[in-house]
Amino acid sequence: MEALTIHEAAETTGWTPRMLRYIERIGLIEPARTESGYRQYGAGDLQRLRTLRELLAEHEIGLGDVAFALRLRRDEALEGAVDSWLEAEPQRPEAVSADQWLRWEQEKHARIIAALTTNETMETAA
Amino acid sequence: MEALTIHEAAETTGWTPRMLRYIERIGLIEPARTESGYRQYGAGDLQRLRTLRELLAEHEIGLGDVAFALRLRRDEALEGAVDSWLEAEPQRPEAVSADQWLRWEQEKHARIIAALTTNETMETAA
DNA sequence: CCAACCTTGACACAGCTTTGATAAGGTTGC
DNA sequence: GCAACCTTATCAAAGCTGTGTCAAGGTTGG
Repeated sequence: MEALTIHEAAETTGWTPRMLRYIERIGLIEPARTESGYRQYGAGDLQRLRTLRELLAEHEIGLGDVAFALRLRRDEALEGAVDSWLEAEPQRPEAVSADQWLRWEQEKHARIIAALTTNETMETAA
Repeated sequence: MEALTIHEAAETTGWTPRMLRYIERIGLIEPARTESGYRQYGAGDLQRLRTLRELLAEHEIGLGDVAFALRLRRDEALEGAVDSWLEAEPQRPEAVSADQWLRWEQEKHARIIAALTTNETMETAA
């Protein structure tokens, strides 16, 4: 049905075909394939490609950064290790209790949910 | 009292003085300074420098990656934006409800707490 | 059956990151 | 007061990232 080829997807998202392959190689967007191996970009892929562009532009980050965030999310051991290293920051004088920290994290969730719903609104509008 | 100069800190942590300045510039470890501007590495700094080495070695990541994780933690708008982009992954067919997602995140916390306490044990032992 | 797509792989180049070396000058302890 | 540190700044080289282009070959639709 409505799945675009790599050139068509490039056209409508503002990336080049070359970059779509690169974005796939670093694991950010992996489109479906036809029997013979052609990439097929669905509506969701296209939307994510567009918001990816915005994400990079608005926050001055690179594809590698997003790829690392993805890796953090997929490799729990890594995420735990990085988080606990960062957690031991000097600003908080004595080590936080797990309790305190959980509360802090939950507040963070509220903030992210806010961002999430804002984003959903944007996407519905787009 | 017991605060090391940059060369001493380099000796005991395995970094070079050059790298300690670099690590400082990217915001990972910012030692105190004397009146005249000399860096003073305290026990906590040294411990963090050592665990930073392990973190990089064990997970095949770079200083830039840790710096990005720190940036994520400090810039909530960025964290929310990246998280919500990643959240919209194709594996979960329909968009998750905020509810579902919160539960998932809380499970993740349990995992991180586990990692944290493991780490604390290590540090106490060391 | 052929034009116009698609695939992977390779070479290439600009720019950024990581790291070292070196210079010019301030601080400190004996 | 001088040797041995420290500071910042700069030049430099090696390596990685992001991106283009091209080649050799498979797929597809009229």
